[in-house]
Amino acid sequence: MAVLSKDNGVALYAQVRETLRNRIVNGSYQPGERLPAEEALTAEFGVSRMTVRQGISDLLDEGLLYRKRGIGTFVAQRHVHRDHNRLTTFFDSAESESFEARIAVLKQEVLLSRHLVARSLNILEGEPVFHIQTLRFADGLPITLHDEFIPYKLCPEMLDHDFTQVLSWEALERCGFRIKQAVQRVEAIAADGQTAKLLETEIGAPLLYKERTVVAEDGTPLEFALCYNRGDRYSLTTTLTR
Amino acid sequence: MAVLSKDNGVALYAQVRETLRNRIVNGSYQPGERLPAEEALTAEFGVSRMTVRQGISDLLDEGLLYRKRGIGTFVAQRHVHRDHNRLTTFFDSAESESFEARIAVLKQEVLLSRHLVARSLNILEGEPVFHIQTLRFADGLPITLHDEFIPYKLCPEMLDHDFTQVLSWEALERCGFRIKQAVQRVEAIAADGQTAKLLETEIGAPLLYKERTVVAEDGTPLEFALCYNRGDRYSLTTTLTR
DNA sequence: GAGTGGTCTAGACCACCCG
DNA sequence: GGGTGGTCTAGACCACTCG
Repeated sequence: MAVLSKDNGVALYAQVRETLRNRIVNGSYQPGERLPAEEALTAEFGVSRMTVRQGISDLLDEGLLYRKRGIGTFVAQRHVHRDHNRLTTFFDSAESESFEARIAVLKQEVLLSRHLVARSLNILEGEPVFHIQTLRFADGLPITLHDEFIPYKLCPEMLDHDFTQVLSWEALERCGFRIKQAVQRVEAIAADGQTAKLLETEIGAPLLYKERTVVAEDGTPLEFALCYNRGDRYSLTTTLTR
Repeated sequence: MAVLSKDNGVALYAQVRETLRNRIVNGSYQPGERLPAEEALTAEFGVSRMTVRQGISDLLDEGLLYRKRGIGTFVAQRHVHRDHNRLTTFFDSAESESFEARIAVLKQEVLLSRHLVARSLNILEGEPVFHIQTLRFADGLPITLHDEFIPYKLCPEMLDHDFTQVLSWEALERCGFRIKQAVQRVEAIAADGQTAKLLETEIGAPLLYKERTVVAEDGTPLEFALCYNRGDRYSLTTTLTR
């Protein structure tokens, strides 16, 4: 019998969700096993059925559970989920993948936007943008050359910002924007002379090239970035759903 | 005033969702505009609040709407973000991106699994697997060399299958598996001699290399694939969420 | 037929945000 | 203070799947 608290400020459905998650993680519910019916969980937790369903719904989204109509709710086999599609910073990645992160700022300037940059940021050609070019190192080795563009008007105070320690996202959030999602296009290209030199590799070496547009909650483009990643030191994982 | 039908077999919340979606797409609700409060929509549609919320919830997931606590529900700025994290077949892509798809089967055999393949499919080393090697053409040009591995035991009737016309997924679904999601790792590599020849490019040319594991609803690995994509003819788009 | 999840109702109280 | 979404209840009927 589970005990939920009504006074700790945590929503009941969240407590239901976490209780179920614990039972899955610690093996009380085995992979492939059917969960008790919603009716039973309702009785056990002493909450209404909608509340149980809301908790279960989160775990369905995560891929920890799945349902079959008319049969039941089951624990998924392996706990692969969509965490691969999370938007994280370079420092976040460093922490979760245990490498030492360092950022060198090569350029920090205000430019007039053109072509691809203006189009991607949904601003007029000629509108000023910050351009921050950085070289990123993992465990001391260069892995990414990063060209980042941010509309000047969104956050003028970004001028005095130390991009070796703090990412532009923090500045954007201080300016009141909540970063919501990014769309990125990835391809493989050959390194040109300049890029090869910076990344300490050879001309023609394969690079994972990424164009990324970061948007706010309301869909406003906040940042457009070009990333040149050393093919032999960088890979990217995503989850696709049918 | 919207009219919902109770007899057409479409759930009310789905009708609410589609009605709202239409209003967004056709501009009745402009980007940035606040939607009527849930209470108002409840009155307009003649359904309960939970039903309205369920419809809105789907549109939130799609990124077409966003909410601010205590303020309201708003239409997101641009609806370009679509869903880039959908699992689609080569033929699906051909249709949506308007190119002519052709598949040539290079190998179709049963092998004993080893190393990476066995581990990715979560089977024992030595268990038999189908190996299907195909070359994929877009508008007559080779773009992808595809090595696919499927546990033999899952679907023995896959032996007599014409992989030029029908993808292995259909065979898997005929064997009772519902494909749910895939996890793929992407990197940039240089083409080796054999691959370069098949893809009609040069040795050392940049390739977008993908390792993909496809899993069923319950998490069972169904397929493991290695994809060598020509860097100059293939790109991949994903959406990341904070 | 019995059990399951899918949908739906008509209320309610709350925390949050604004002017 | 008045409006918004966030949470929650205690019921209900349905479609689906199985034996």
